[in-house]
Amino acid sequence: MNSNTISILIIDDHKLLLSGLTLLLNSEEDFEVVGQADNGDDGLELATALQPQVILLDITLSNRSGLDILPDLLNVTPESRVIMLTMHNDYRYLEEAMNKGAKGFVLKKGIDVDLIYAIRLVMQGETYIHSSMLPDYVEAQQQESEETIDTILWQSLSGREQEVIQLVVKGFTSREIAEKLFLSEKTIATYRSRAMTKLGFSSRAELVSFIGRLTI
Amino acid sequence: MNSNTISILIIDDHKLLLSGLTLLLNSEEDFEVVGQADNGDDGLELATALQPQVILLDITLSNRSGLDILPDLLNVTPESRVIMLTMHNDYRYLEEAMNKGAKGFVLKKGIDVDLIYAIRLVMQGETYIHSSMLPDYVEAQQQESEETIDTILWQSLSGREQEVIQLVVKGFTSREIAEKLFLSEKTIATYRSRAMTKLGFSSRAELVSFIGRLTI
DNA sequence: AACGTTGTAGGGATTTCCCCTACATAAAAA
DNA sequence: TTTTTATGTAGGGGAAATCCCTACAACGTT
Repeated sequence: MNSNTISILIIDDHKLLLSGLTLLLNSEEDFEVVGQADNGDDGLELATALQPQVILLDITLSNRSGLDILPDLLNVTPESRVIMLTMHNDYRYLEEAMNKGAKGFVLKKGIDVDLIYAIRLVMQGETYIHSSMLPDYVEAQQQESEETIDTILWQSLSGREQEVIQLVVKGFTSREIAEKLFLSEKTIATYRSRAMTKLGFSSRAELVSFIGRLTI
Repeated sequence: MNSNTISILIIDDHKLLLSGLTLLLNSEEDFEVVGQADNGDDGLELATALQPQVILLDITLSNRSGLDILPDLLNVTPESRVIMLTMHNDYRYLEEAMNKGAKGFVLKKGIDVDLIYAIRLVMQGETYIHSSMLPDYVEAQQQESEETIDTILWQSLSGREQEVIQLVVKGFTSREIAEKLFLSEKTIATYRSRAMTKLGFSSRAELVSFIGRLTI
């Protein structure tokens, strides 16, 4: 990583978010996700070791909340800019987070452009707050920005990959899918494998639950 | 099969119905499903060969409709009592079917007791018409009789079998399920296998689609 | 020109599944 | 009451499906 690269640590107990965000951010030329943690303790350790320029911190970690570890985090890596990630647009914690030293606040919905923008902004020393976080903005935009991390992940798959994964989830074997699509079993295996890697899954069960969430 | 056994042929292009009905009917002491056909042509052949006492005939066969083959059927097996099976309670075809020689009319919904009753009735030389088929009865009982053939099939599984199948459909391997339930992989394999046999499936895809229908 | 992504496919090791068998217990039928 | 059937449990061994790695051509982007 050259000197212009922005190093990023992600702390989130949602595995999907970890792999999805990594994928998303690494696709930016000058971003590099240097670490991932799915709990606060690992997050602190990694932060200490890596001294990342940016930390993405989920507000709703399982054991200790993101708000809880935020001070500790800034204690071990005072130079890091911390951007809070939140699932719902509850701006209740906004003030607390900002008081504790967070530099950004991003909704998990509509996370793609916003987040990238937020990272660049905080790297310039500014503060980013997702617009829906600001009071008097909470209503009337519930419908837009349906882009959850899941759909981003899903859209990172190629057409063939999506096609195959849908059939895999429906319980078809590679052979059956190959017959349907007039391809070799081996080709199907490749799509499946690439898709699994992209999605960061290692078992069919994860895939099934992912697709379940996706198509609800 | 002794002389008191009622021999039954089922003609239906819905594979589930074939296996499900067979299971259901064979559980009656004096019933025996002697043949199954998933299309009209096979149905005619089997009817000719088996001369069953009762024929269950789906009204909506794929190629030729049930109503279409009904005359041919009675031509090759004049002694058979034909009971029409229909998915919806459209009584439009009722008259036509009766004119062509059907002895019964049963809805696929609420098929369990009705059908058994209908078979016994037509064997006594009478005619059975599902009550919802009779005009002035069409409204107001859409909610009741949720027992589709699928739920009958499902309920034919033992507790463990259902448990395992649900996990199988969610994409878990036998090993994973074994860990969850603190059982041997082999035990899981047995449940899976027994369930598949009971349901009449041979691929996971059939199972997935079945469960999908079931829990809608 | 070099790199990343996608569509395609094979070899070989590993994992999972499938079929058959076995047995104990509880329930149901004869 | 003896016998059968259903259910919970599990193993052995062969077949099938999956996984990991490799390969390559076409296309688009840097």
